[in-house]
Amino acid sequence: MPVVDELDSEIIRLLQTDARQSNRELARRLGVAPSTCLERVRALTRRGVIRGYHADIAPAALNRSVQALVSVQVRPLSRAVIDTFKDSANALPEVLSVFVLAGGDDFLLHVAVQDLDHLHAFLLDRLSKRREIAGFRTSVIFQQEHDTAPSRLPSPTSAE
Amino acid sequence: MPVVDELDSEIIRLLQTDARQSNRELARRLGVAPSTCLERVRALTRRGVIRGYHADIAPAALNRSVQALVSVQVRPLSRAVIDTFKDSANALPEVLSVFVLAGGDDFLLHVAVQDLDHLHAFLLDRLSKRREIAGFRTSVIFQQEHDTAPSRLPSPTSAE
DNA sequence: CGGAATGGCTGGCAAAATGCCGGTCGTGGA
DNA sequence: TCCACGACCGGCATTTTGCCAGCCATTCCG
Repeated sequence: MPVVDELDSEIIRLLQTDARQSNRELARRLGVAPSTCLERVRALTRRGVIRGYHADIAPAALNRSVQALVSVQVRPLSRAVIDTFKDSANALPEVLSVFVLAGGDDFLLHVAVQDLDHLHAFLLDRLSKRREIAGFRTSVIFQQEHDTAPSRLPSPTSAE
Repeated sequence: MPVVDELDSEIIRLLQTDARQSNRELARRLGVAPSTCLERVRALTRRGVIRGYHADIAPAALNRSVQALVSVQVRPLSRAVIDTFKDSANALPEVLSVFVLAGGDDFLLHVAVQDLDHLHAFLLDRLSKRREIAGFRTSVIFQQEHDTAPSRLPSPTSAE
């Protein structure tokens, strides 16, 4: 399953950078025929290496300018409690992602909301009311940087 | 810039779910003409709402089966130290993303490595050697779930 | 050692999608 | 009322996709 050769790695790298480039462009950059490239991509998808393609959206445009990380401790530490909390947290619209952790905290929630008032409301209305939560700690995010850098922006007059 | 109407929101939602679907498919689901949909997507890109498209890759296929969150405290808390650490952390291949935080911790690093030995090596070789680091705490990630479906946050500009 | 089977790559072709352009409709202002 | 303006639509040339048969290197096996 995790058999990924050099060509596969290059395909993955290019698709991580820009998932919307055409198969022809992909093949051109890799120096292989488009049909070869297409079959490689399909094989990677079939094997579960490529799990999907997602657009990267500016949070501000969606009224989610304030982001925070919330460390959560739950009790008791049973599978039922953990699974239930994980699913319900994931279902909240403010929650971008849920981490289940080993160590001092049991969960880390990455949340995005409109402003600080909404963050406060989220903590009080969504978290404090849950009985299984033994405690939580919130850190507002000043900046966030991904290593998968924003790709080339498709420009209508782009020359190459 | 954050002028996003109902149609734009639907486009964003669909592209977050699957960024590789064709413009025709997108238009069909929205009930508009393909040319209309294409112009909308380009306008969203031009305005910076859509920042890019990225493939979602299974970490196991890239020898990144072990992921962890590392809380870091640096001293002194100056802009120079923070910016330097942020940039250098982001340049490390093991680091997926860097959060600059308000609160008890100054940074949170999301790292992905091959196994626990490599995690240990990362902590010792990359972090412990840095003088500005006052302390750090590592939490191994058992599970992570992303939110790729949601997005109707209660917002004052959403007219419905 | 030789022959055949296997897997991957290539090029080309029909079908589909993209990108562009002019036309149409509905709205708001003078 | 009339006009300007923006958004949407439909169609057409060009590009891209998806598929297929053939080629070549490697490997397996007699």
